[in-house]
Amino acid sequence: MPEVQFTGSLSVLAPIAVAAARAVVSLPAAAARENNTFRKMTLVQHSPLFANVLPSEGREIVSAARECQFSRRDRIFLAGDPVRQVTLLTSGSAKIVQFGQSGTEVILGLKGPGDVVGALGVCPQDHHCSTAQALAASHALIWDTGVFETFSQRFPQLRRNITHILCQQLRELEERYREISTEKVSVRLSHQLVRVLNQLGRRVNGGLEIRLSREELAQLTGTTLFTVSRLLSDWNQRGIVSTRREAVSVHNFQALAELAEEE
Amino acid sequence: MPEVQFTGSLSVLAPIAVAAARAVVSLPAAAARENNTFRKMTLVQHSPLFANVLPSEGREIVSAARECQFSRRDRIFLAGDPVRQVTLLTSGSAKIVQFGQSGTEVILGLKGPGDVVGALGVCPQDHHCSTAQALAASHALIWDTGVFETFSQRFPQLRRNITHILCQQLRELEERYREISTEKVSVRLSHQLVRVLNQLGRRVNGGLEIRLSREELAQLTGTTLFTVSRLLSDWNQRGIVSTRREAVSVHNFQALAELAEEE
DNA sequence: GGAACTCTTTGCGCAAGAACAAAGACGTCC
DNA sequence: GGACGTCTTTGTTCTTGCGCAAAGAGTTCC
Repeated sequence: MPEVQFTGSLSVLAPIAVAAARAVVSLPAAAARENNTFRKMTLVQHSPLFANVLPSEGREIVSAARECQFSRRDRIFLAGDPVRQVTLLTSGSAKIVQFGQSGTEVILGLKGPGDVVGALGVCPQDHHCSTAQALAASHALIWDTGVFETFSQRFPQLRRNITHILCQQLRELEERYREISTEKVSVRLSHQLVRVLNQLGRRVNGGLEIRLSREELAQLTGTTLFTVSRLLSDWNQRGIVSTRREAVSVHNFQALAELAEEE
Repeated sequence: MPEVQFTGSLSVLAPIAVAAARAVVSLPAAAARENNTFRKMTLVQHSPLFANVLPSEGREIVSAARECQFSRRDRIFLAGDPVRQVTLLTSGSAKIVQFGQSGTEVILGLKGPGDVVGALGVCPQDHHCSTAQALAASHALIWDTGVFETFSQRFPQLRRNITHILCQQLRELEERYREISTEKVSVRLSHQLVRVLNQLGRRVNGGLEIRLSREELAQLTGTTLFTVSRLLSDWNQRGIVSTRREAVSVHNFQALAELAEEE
């Protein structure tokens, strides 16, 4: 397997436009580096962004990226910033939010490893209309939009993948939009939990767990943290979910899904 | 200008998968046909789908389409149908809807001349998850997905445009999602009116008019027709809009936009 | 022209859930 | 280990806007 060219040094040269992003400049031992490379490549190969892209091409594209890491709550980009980069999460997770007047916050989507964070398909001269914030310590590969655009031209499959990703996002948001305008809160919350658990849930002794606060669940569902808290407390007592501080886990996935039907 | 090859005959041969679509088989006089061609080409050239596509290429792509027309309320495709076609509206308008349980209907978006109706960027083996219905008598150009895919491969700009269109749609829905989860009905309705008027409003003696029923406005805004009716009656009395059966027109556009701020 | 249909208006009662408040649990940082 | 900060629970009150009903206005079709 050809050595992937590292860009740790490059990231020192290139201006880091991402707010709060710290370049990975710690120089690990060669073994750790090999290991990191391997992890990165396998992840990338499973990302929807690189679906049906040849491994050799994938490696070339990845080698042109620089690596960044984010701490929990770091902003990856801010609404209003010009779109300069394409960011592929390799670990951790992030939320895409918008703010209403009076500071109310809405979560438009969550991103996990293998997901592209940010405005795919936007004209480079456009501006972000959402803010992305890390939910946990995360790593990412970052390309400048110009560089990525060049790759898109050379590898048409890349652009096809982007189209597909956008389409997926649109469909999910359409589903959420339909729910928020027709279903009541309990149904929306249970559906949203199912979606989020499928996307980002982690296996924790026999159940799936998602690390989101009541408030974040409310912002995902279009309600208040109070209502979320009441519903979760209820479901907790009925044995459908188990609630923790800033986390919910589900053992009885079936019951959660059925919850939506009955109510 | 090279003659555009007509496909009126072709549409007789090709199986028409679109429900309720009637192929244009009336054979107009050559002059009318010329005129129609011209109208079609100028419209197409202004469609976001053909932005920055060479006129010659545009003509080739258009000549491979067949033409259909739809009457008001005709279904263009149904949720659950396999995605077989790409449909470009050349006149009229359509709504994209989804149904909740108990028959409640949500309008996810409206399409006008130059807009692509349907699932762009979906895998051909996928199925529609929305229904498209003509709001008025409409004409459209239709390509089979396979044919259109071939063009996308030959003309990369086409795929870039699709990406861009999807991105636009995503942004609009994100905006609507933010509004529906944070703003109250009056604000949402006034914003929605502004958006819809900009997209599909027709100049009617000094004002912009949109032909949507109270119920359709409610389905766009995520509320009931009663609430919409009350708000519009109020705004009508205050001289901000003028209401008609199945239509709203706005003379004081500014006031409508400001309405959103104050409340 | 008028019957039938659809769309719209308006009134009234009510419930879902938002807003607010206050206390309790959990985690963390000295 | 204890003080502080954040997150969560739970109670109470209150408002928005939904549900339903019934009358009114505008089309369409004989």
